[in-house]
Amino acid sequence: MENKLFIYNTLTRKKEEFKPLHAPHVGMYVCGPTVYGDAHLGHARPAITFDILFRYLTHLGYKVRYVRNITDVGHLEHDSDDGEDKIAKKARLEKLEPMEVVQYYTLRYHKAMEKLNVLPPSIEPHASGHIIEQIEFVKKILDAGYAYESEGSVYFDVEKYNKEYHYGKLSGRNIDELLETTRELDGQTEKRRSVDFALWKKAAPEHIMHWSSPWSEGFPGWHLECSAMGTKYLGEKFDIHGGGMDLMFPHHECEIAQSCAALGHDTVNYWMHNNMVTINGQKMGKSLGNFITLDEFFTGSHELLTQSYSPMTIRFFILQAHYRSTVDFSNEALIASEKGLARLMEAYERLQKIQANTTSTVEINDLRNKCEIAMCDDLNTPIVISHLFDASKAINTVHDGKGTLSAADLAELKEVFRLFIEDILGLRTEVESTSNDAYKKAIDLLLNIRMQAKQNKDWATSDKIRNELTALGFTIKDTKDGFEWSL
RNA sequence: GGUACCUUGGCCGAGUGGUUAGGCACCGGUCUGCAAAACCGUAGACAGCAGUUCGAAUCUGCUAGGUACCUCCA
Repeated sequence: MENKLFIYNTLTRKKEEFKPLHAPHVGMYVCGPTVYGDAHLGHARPAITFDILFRYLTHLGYKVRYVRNITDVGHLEHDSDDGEDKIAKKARLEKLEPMEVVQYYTLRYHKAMEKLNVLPPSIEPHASGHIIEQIEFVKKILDAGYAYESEGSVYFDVEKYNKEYHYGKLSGRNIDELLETTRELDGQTEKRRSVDFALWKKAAPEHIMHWSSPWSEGFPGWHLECSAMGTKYLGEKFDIHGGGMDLMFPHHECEIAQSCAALGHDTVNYWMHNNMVTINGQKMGKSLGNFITLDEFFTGSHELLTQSYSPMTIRFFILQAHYRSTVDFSNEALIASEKGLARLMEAYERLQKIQANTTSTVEINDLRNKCEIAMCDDLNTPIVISHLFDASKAINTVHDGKGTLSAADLAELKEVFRLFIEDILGLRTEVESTSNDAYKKAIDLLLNIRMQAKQNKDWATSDKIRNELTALGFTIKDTKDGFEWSL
């Protein structure tokens, strides 16, 4: 592995060579979902992006501890005054325990991720299971003097923090402007400044999720769980923190401030952010009501969808764009991805059947290196895919009998395809597991009868078999000495 | 209003100071009983204007359009 991995660091806005703090160990934290609703395409993006990073780092030989949290304490809805968070609200509306809501959507999230072939993280901590750690974290910040208590709640003192450190260094925000523009609006609330954010919030009477703390019966602030759990499992300094771009401010900015205030130093070396999924050029999001859940994609049950799309099509669609670009949803684009993926996977299948020759007429030597170079350039999966398509062309040429592959080249090609398609890109053939041998043999039998009919030039019979199978959803392809079929 | 970013051929989507990205669609051809698939080939692009340069889609400036964040959000 001579190629060095470069990743784009939001902190410096540059691609930087990745150097782990404690090689071969790598610590990586990614903001996970808030489990109060079904996962949509937007959730698939970071999950897949960082799944790729997780897989690639592992491939490079690192031992990765990947932490992705489940936010189950919820965040406040709109006004902080009503003291109700998303999960609590959902629970109240559905007359459930909050933890029933959490359990239900966590399981559904896991199922969706599994379908997308997203590997489970090494640790998946729940915010609700780390209340003690969060309280301890608040204490540290209070002890350091960067927070103040007010009517049972604890707030982070952004203005004071900014005198010692730099609040806004991740998002490029100017704290002075924030202070200027918000000063008048403030005054009557518990906070000294509107830019201050809650570390601990006293629960209003109707708030059904609350825990005891030295300050009040309440719940932890919105940004605290990641600071607390990240440092708990990855240490006071770790390598990578990822998440969606929309989390850059205020969430990640606040995380930096909290951790820095509590520990006196930065915790994260590389900040990585995936871009958004858009629909008609506009961000897809829960609050905008224009989102399509992953299950709706899988079943095609959404008015905007002209058909269903398999999990691998969704994965491939996302991987065909670089993670830092927006990716715009459309049926046309998804259908193109579906077809492209089928072509790639078909070439991969054909590769398994190719017989080695004494020499090669197609060039495949660079493939592995080209793919590695693309991955090392900030995980450029679209380029990796384009190289795989180039190689597919060569495979098809050989499959058509218009070229040959030597045993060594064939072995190398098989290995590189397996490595990149399966291990790194995480694509898998979507086999209907319902199929059994008897059924397969029945289809083969029908097609063998058709072969006989063809040899007898009985086109009526051969076409009837093909047409009726096609009508049932089968794809029949004639080859030189037989046939191929798929459902 | 502040901050950041984007604008590539019919669609999606890489890339970068000088050479074909790739996929889907289209067109022509090969193959086929026909088809499908596959292969070969053609065509088509860098929002606009000005500047830097031997040379810019790539750098700079301006203009137009768009998006995100500034409230929870992947």
